[in-house]
Amino acid sequence: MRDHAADFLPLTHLAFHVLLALAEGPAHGYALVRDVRDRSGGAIDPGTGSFYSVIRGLGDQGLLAPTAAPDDRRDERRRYYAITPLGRRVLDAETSRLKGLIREAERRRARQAAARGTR
Amino acid sequence: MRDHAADFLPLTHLAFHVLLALAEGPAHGYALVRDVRDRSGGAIDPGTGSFYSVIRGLGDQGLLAPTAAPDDRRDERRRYYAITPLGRRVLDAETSRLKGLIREAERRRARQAAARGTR
DNA sequence: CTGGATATCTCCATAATGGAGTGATACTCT
DNA sequence: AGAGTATCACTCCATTATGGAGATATCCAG
Repeated sequence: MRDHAADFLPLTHLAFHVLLALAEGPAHGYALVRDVRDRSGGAIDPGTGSFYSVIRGLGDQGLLAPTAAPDDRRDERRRYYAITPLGRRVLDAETSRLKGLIREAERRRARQAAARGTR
Repeated sequence: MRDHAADFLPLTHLAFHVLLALAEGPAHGYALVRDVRDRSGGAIDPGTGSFYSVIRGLGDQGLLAPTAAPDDRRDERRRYYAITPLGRRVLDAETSRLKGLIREAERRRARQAAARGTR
């Protein structure tokens, strides 16, 4: 069985945002949706359909797992999720993939600016 | 008609890679596929189906446009594409969105490390 | 001139996304 | 207590994105 982080890449936008939200600590579904929407400035605004499908997928892959409610406020409706160690490794791997992408984008941008200068 | 770069975000992985490849200069389809595959280290390996669908979409949105072959090697099969000024703005916008995402990911990672330290 | 690499493109199956809709529990106000 | 609103989870379905198998056609090396 493979569990190298690279095998899970690239994450979809939504999967990345969900893992990123869970990196702060366990949360329940509704809170995750809000976190993703708010912190992305609205760029990612998951429909419930995509959201629960992603939750199921990440759970099946072992990147997140159900967990007990962390606080004393009991609310029977809520289902809490936590990121797993594997999930953390995958999140890190995706982050560094994106970093490489940005380096490349800025390199090409700089080259473009230089070309304009010598024209 | 809206042409604010933010309206096009987030780009799909493939659309981002295609625009990034075109930021270097005009290229034809097959070369773009190779560029995307090679520079992503194989993480993005577009099937021809998705690729041409993305090319059509980006063209319809005015982010890229057909252009003449830039070199003297004539090859009737090739269709060249160039990124448009709007395409460049969208690419820049997506790049800075990703930068914000990375900042956030590293912030959360640092916080996690700090929490481990005080435990 | 023949075979293999290059090149574009369509078609279809699968995966990801968005949004409407269902139903249920918790909270707030009177 | 009761009514109304917000919170919460989840399913179903339509749309979009992706992957991959062909179908052609041109270029190039031997």
